Amino acid sequence: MSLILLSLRYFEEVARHGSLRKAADHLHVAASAVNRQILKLEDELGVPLFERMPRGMRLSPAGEIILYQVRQWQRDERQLQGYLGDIRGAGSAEIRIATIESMTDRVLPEVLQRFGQRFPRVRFVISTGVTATILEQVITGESDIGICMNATHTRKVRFVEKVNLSFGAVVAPNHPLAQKPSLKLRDCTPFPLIRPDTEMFAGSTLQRLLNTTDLQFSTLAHCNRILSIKSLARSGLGVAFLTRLDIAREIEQQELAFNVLADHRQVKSHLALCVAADRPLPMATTVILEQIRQAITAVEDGPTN
Amino acid sequence: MSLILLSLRYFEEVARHGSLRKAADHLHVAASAVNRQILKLEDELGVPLFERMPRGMRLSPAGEIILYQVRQWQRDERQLQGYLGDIRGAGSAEIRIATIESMTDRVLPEVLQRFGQRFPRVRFVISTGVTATILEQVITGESDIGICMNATHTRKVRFVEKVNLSFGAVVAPNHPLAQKPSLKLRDCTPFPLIRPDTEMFAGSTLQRLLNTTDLQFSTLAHCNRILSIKSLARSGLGVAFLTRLDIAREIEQQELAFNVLADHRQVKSHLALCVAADRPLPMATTVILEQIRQAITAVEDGPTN
DNA sequence: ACCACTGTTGCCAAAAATGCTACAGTTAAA
DNA sequence: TTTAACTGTAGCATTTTTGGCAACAGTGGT
Repeated sequence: MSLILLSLRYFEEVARHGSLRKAADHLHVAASAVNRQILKLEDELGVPLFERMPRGMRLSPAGEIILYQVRQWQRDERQLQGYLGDIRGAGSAEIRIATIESMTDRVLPEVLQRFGQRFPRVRFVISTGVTATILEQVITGESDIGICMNATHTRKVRFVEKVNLSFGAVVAPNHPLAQKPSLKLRDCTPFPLIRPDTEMFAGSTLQRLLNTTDLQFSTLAHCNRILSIKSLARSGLGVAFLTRLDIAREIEQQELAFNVLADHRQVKSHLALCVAADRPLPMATTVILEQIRQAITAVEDGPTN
Repeated sequence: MSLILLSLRYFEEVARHGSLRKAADHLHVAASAVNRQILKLEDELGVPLFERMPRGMRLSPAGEIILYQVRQWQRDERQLQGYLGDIRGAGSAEIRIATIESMTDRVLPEVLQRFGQRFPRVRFVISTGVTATILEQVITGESDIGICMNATHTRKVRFVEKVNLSFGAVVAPNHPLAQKPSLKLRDCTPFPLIRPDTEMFAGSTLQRLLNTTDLQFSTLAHCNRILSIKSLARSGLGVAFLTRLDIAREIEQQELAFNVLADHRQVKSHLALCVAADRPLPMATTVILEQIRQAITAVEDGPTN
């Protein structure tokens, strides 16, 4: 059931895949059917929507404009379905969460599982990305809830909660740094660093600190995935600086040790939970939002044990 | 040709008229066809859209939400068609102008006629109202261009031009006040006043002045239509205070005399030409916008003769 | 030359929308 | 109360639209 014209749905899918046949596969219809809808659309609008390349279809200028509008309409419809879910009391909804990768490892699954038991008719769509894309998705309505690091304030986004996450040294459990009380940054200089990509930690105080400190570190590796960082740390080859959020699961299973940096300059990153500023929220979204809020405020206190 | 689902168009029309048959008449289809689309829509959405009254159909809560969205989609589509008109170079477009009544008498018809000769494929839809509704229509996209009096600044609206219009005494051509040089407000006290409704001149300096002045005026009549004011003034029964815009045609045909108030306190009203702040404008809209801008800046200089 | 890939078109069946007609119910005037 | 004018709804035949299949024409790479 869709409130959007069939030909526009087809059009969106073709634009997405750049190919009639691929679009047809995803739509579970024949390629000729898709083709005819596109041709009819172009005929009725009086404007070519695609340029036919030997390798497929590329959007024309007019196509780009229309695609933008169609995607907006699709988001509108999703939002509308959320309200209707409230009205018919079915408790059914689809909630889209755009989040940083770390949340999907431990915290988010826990929350969603608990929620799913109470409200089984709510579906979730999780997409991961970096802060910039997460905020963009929240603004456009492509996602209902955003969870990101070090977000700069924007008027179009309402920040439900912000929690400061302390950085700590992440090492193998048997590493010399694991048990050291009151660990400071300078204590880590003997060990090679496992550094994240600049994009991942953009805006964090840790990044600024490492860039301005006089301390001399040797670097073992640069990684663009937290998974890689954790693997290297687990091997005992070096020390990484992460937050409790990144390695919640590993702490619990004692695969990795986390030792907060106790430097007088606060070495922190802030995690933000946000939604679109203007739009009112469907009921299911407000509920899950509160659950996530509680979960992320509890992260810094460590696992309950 | 429409980019919006048939059933939604039907739904909008039924909601507008509160009756299946009336909607069907306007849509030029059978009532049963409309009915079935509505029933199917309700079935697929799982929510009743109307309450069936013996006199017709009234919107349900869910229906109101959907109607709001559908109307927004219709506005989106209109805007889209404007862009497409640019792209296909056909010079075809539909431009909606929300304006105060006075503009429709002389100034706007002149501009539109001249424009229509050069670009015959552009259609216009003119709607008149008071400032509040005009601004609302511009914001929602229901109208492309707004022309209103004494608008308060809003972020959602971009004001292309603001011109100050001096108030003057409007009387019959043979009236004693007609030829008096350097007319002041106190000179008018001997004659009964023809006053506009408060709503029409809300925010103007004239309204404030009349409310705070010490001068004693007798009132002949309150009118909610400028047409009535002009008729009374033409009869020579009293004096009205209007701007050149309101009686441009009557001045030219010498049916009424206009004598600017020369009080040291500026007795003025400001006319504003505005468009939605965020949306980019189709080509035809920007062109006609400039034409209107020139026309309204020329109003205060009087007719060209 | 061949293969894999593209978009497009004709033919025919399946599905959807429509017009007409009739029916059941309420309202308002005669 | 009867009558007339409304209202929304359901059945049936017809028209219109859409879909699936297979074939065709064109391009790019091997």
